[in-house]
Amino acid sequence: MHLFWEHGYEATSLAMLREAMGLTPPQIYNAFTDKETLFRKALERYHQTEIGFALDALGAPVPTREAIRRLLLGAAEAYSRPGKPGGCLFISGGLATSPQAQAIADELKTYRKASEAAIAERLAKGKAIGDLPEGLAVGGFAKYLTGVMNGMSIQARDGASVEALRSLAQIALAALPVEGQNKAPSKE
Amino acid sequence: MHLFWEHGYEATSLAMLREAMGLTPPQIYNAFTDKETLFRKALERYHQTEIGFALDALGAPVPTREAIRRLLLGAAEAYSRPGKPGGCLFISGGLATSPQAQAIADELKTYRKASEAAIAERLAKGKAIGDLPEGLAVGGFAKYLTGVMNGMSIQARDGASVEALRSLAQIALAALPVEGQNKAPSKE
DNA sequence: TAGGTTTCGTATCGATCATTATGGATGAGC
DNA sequence: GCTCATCCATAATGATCGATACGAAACCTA
Repeated sequence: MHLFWEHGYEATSLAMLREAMGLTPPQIYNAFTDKETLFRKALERYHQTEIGFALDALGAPVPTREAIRRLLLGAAEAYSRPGKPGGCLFISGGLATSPQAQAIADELKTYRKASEAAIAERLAKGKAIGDLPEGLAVGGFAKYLTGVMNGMSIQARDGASVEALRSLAQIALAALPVEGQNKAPSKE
Repeated sequence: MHLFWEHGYEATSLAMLREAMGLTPPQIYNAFTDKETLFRKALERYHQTEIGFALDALGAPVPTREAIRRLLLGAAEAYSRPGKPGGCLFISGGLATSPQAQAIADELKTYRKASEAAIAERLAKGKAIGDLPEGLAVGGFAKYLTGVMNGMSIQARDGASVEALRSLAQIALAALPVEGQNKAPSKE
């Protein structure tokens, strides 16, 4: 998982995987069928072990703004963990691929779209509760927040510290509607 | 350039380049020395032909906030041009590479860092002019804006329309200090 | 027009890719 | 203790990578 995270799907050779796992090629193929299946397993593992912060943040019983704050600050921490590759596997894994690996690129895109959808869902819930203005464009803000997190992933890969990422997250939060304007607009 | 933009440095094979350029391998090597030099030429060309909006925006004789607005909206347009690969070559070109292509990854990182530095310079100028609050953290905001643009690049690659990117840019602008708080703080 | 040179496309190079066939070692059965 | 079957690491496979050596065609000179 770390190798795919660091080098992406295509640039990670079986020789690297073999050395890292201490397995022979037949052992790898017996256990994981082929490289693509192994990568998908790594994606699942990453989803379960490395980005629990996202589900925790979006599912926490807190106001929407606080949930988003936890989401972005969690990303700042998760994208810059010591001893781990910087950024997010769902982006580093394969943003630009060869035509042969199109299926992998699509899979990663699906994960990214799922993140955006989860954020949109939380925002919609916030609007329903009265946490957010009724006029708020849920889809647009979900794209903004996803974009910010994606950008943090690249900044992390470029060596940004956890403090720098936290600072970025704090600034990004300022784009959200302020508390005073929430709780249902004044009309009617 | 379009091939590198679409598939990244490593995933773009010489066979693809050969077919796209209509040249034989020796012609390519006579003209460009090797694949790495060809890629660097493509980077230069991209810098000159595709992202003039950034220099225009940062260099325009307008208030800082307007300059940043033009920068982000220009990115929205540049990252979703019809007939061009989505996103920014400086990101798509190679975010996660094999160890052999580390030099390419570093080169791309240098370009990205230069963008961040250019934004930081413009923000510092804005602060000096009085466009921005004296207490504003230039480096932090530069990282934020760079991150937003990087995120837009990924959103574009995932199929975001120019309208969606413009909307994202508009939301991101809300994180900047509002006009009323500028022109030197009230103390003293 | 004949000769010599230069140019240029084809075919091939070694290296590496993901994947699998094969032979030797190991352990069970009698 | 000997035979046989099973397992597994080494070695090889076809494909493709970036890069180049060779042969043919073309052109300029005499």
